[in-house]
Amino acid sequence: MDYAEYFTNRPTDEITRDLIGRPLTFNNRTEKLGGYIVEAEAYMGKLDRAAHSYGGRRSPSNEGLYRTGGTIYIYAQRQYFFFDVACQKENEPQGVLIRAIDPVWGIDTMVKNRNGKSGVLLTNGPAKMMQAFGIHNKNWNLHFLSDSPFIIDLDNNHKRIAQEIIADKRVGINQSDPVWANKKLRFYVAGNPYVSDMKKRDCAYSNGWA
DNA sequence: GTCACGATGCTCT
DNA sequence: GAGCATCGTGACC
Repeated sequence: MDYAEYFTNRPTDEITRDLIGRPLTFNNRTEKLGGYIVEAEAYMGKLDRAAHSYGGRRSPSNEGLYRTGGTIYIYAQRQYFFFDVACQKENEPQGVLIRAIDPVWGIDTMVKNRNGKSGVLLTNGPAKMMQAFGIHNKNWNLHFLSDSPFIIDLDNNHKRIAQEIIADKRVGINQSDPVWANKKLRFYVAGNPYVSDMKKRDCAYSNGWA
């Protein structure tokens, strides 16, 4: 299956859930960095109060959401960057925010990129993950996944299976519209320590993998 | 280990 | 000029 097909043929929340456990890597020209996706959020487009494309809002900065499924949408907020992938067909501005990975490849380099922070602090949040990859700009915004150094491995044989995937409300959403703010559009591996805000006491021995 | 708060810059009004 | 799809630090368990 190619990216265009994977990111268009189902509802965005279903795609988001399916991404949990798949490898996400970034090739920095020297080596491969990355790990297994453990947390992601769905943004459901024009109707979603929390989405950047709510009400059809469109500008150069959120253009990526309007592109065809599989296009990278990198968003800057404060000094931090977020990695999203557009979902659905062109002009249907939905997307997935990758929030956290369980690091596997190039850990030493990622620790350096994070100024020596290691352990769960390495990648337990969307901006931390981008720092770990060494990304400090929007260079890859609007590129299609297959024309970028990012790889989301869609081979089912490479997907790690979570014991349990939790659906919960999204993080940091404005509560002015409680209906959308409380929709369960964030998916994560139960008990995995790299999930943002995961409490130590809630971590499972196996990190939540089957 | 958990909580609260202030830093900080890009985007749109 | 306000508002954020956040993070790190420092105070107290």
